[in-house]
Amino acid sequence: MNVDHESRVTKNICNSNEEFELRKGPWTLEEDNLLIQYIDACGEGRWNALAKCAGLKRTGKSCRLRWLNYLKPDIRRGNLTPQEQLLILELHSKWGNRWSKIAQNLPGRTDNEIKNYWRTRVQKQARQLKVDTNSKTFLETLKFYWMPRLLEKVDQSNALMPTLPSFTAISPIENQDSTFSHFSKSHEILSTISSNSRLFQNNVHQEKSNLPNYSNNYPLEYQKTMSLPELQENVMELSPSWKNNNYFNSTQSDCYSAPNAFAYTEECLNQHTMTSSSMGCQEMSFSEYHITQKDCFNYEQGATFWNTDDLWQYRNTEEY
DNA sequence: AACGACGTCAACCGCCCCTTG
DNA sequence: GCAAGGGGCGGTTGACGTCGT
Repeated sequence: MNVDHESRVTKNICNSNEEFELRKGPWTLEEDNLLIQYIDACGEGRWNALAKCAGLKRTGKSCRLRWLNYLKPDIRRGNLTPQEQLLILELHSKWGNRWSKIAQNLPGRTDNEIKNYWRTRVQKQARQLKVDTNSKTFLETLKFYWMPRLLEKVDQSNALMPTLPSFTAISPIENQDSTFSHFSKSHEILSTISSNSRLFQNNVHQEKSNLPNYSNNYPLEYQKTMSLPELQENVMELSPSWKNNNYFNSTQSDCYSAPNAFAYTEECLNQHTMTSSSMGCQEMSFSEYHITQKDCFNYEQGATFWNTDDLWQYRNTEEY
């Protein structure tokens, strides 16, 4: 570390008895080791005292943050799985920016990580749509376009990787009133999602199916997804400004891709029809989609997000 | 190769709440 | 009841890596 950086990341503070340097900025390996060793020996908590006793020239807050967000052994690192992304969307719709509360339902994930995810990915999409993340338009987009597609990714990732970590360890979510009240059993839902590889069993077709009946576990809204034209039709009413933005314009006029849909079996595709109970949408089968290989979801390569390019690819390029 | 734009994420800041004396 | 300190939380910043030109 050069002198300039050293001076930038340190801060001289004085008290009645002594002067010492309070470090700021990135943690060094030595500091990490000191913190880990001290917590191993004495446990966490009382962070200000801990910082002093451990010989760290850091504030207690800084130590706490470093431990909770980075050093703690049960921290899970790496890309958020589709299941986790889905859960974040769902819980955020319930609780808003209660990051720590949301994080409590994603074992090994920190509030900071979830907050960063939301700001860097989800909010970015809202900005591109020129809508507020709290707007009804954006919620509708999440609910009827992205969440169903995330579920498809979950479904496919289970098909590709049956040993995906399951959510059975998720702590129960207390019952709460919510605009998304039908998601209240999210932990059960996601456990089911993780342990079964077929989603969107339409009640209408249930008796024809050899597959289990999940209707009690999957919220109604999850059993419904919308095509881009359907979504467009509905959100236009909510956000007239979209009319001029050509968000849903396809470069090929009647070509819509269903992300990952190619992974469905013929049987599943036959069952996989769109319902339209609350939105008054017309029923649409997957056969109406043009399925493209590029939409393949590859878990091994790191599914960092739902593939929102699925949506943005329809945008008129002249806007940029 | 160089440069700027953009994305990610660790870390800090400031506010608030809770506990303790 | 009140003040002080500790800790938790959401918002923000900035360093660094990556990508596109």
